[in-house]
Amino acid sequence: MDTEATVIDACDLKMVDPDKVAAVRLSLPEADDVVELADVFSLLGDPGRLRLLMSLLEGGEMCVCDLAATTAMSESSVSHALRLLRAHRVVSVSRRGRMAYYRLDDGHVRMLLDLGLTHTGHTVAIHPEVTGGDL
Amino acid sequence: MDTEATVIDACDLKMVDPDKVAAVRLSLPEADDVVELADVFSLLGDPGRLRLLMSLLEGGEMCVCDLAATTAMSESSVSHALRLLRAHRVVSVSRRGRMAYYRLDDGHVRMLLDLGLTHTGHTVAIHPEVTGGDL
DNA sequence: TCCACGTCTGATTAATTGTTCAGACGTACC
DNA sequence: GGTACGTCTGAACAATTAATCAGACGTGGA
Repeated sequence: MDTEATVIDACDLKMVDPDKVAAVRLSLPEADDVVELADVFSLLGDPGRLRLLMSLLEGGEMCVCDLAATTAMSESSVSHALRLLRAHRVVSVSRRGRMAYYRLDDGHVRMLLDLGLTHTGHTVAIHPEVTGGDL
Repeated sequence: MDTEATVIDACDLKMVDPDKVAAVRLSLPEADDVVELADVFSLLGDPGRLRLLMSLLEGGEMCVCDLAATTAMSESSVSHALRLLRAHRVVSVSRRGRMAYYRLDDGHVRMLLDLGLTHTGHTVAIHPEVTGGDL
């Protein structure tokens, strides 16, 4: 194997299989896209936010105080978490009076949650794929 | 160590819709399961690990140095990341000689990655379930 | 045997992150 | 108007975390 046939990047390290490295590297998404995707996963990587999102997945539309009661978090924490989620368009708000009602607003995240629940062996009941959420 | 069975809310906050709160709360997985799931998502929440896993998704089976070259990470970082992934059974190793070949070892994570890729708009090809990796 | 190589590891450092506290904002009701 | 309420916010703190460095380990070849 020629180890210096293709100089792809600034710092090319020693490789065992340069062809595969080149091929795989080309198949990877842009750096920005990877970071963005990691960001989404990271959003789901916190137990508090995960409980929040699963609550919304089940409850459909809930206000901050109910979310706090459901997830056993402080209302401040919930608000902070919700703001983050909102910034990433994962949830959306409808304000009525002084209440703020949140709901899941991302189909992909919904599927990610669903798949994740399956991963843990916790079989989720049925949940409408659309933005229903009546219970 | 907590012996609470029914009295979950030590501090029951104000709620708007106690019925829904109770119902949704009952539908949530156990705390441990949520943490475990968040752990998995968290694993995918780092750009470096994500590149690593996407490389394995595409490349099938790769050694540490090729992984480092592909993801533009230091071999030490790769090794650290791989150890974490290994500890969570996300990847597995086969050692041949002084080389260590890693591969994806979790179907759910594979689906999560696939779904995530779709989320970013980057459509992946098909992924070989086992030992494939040539493209 | 010795040396080169690929990989792994522990410790340190730096950065990021979640939580809490205290208070601000806007709305509803008196 | 004033007050109570639900929500939001910024700052400070604590905890977690990833990157780096230096070196160890085991393997293979001379």
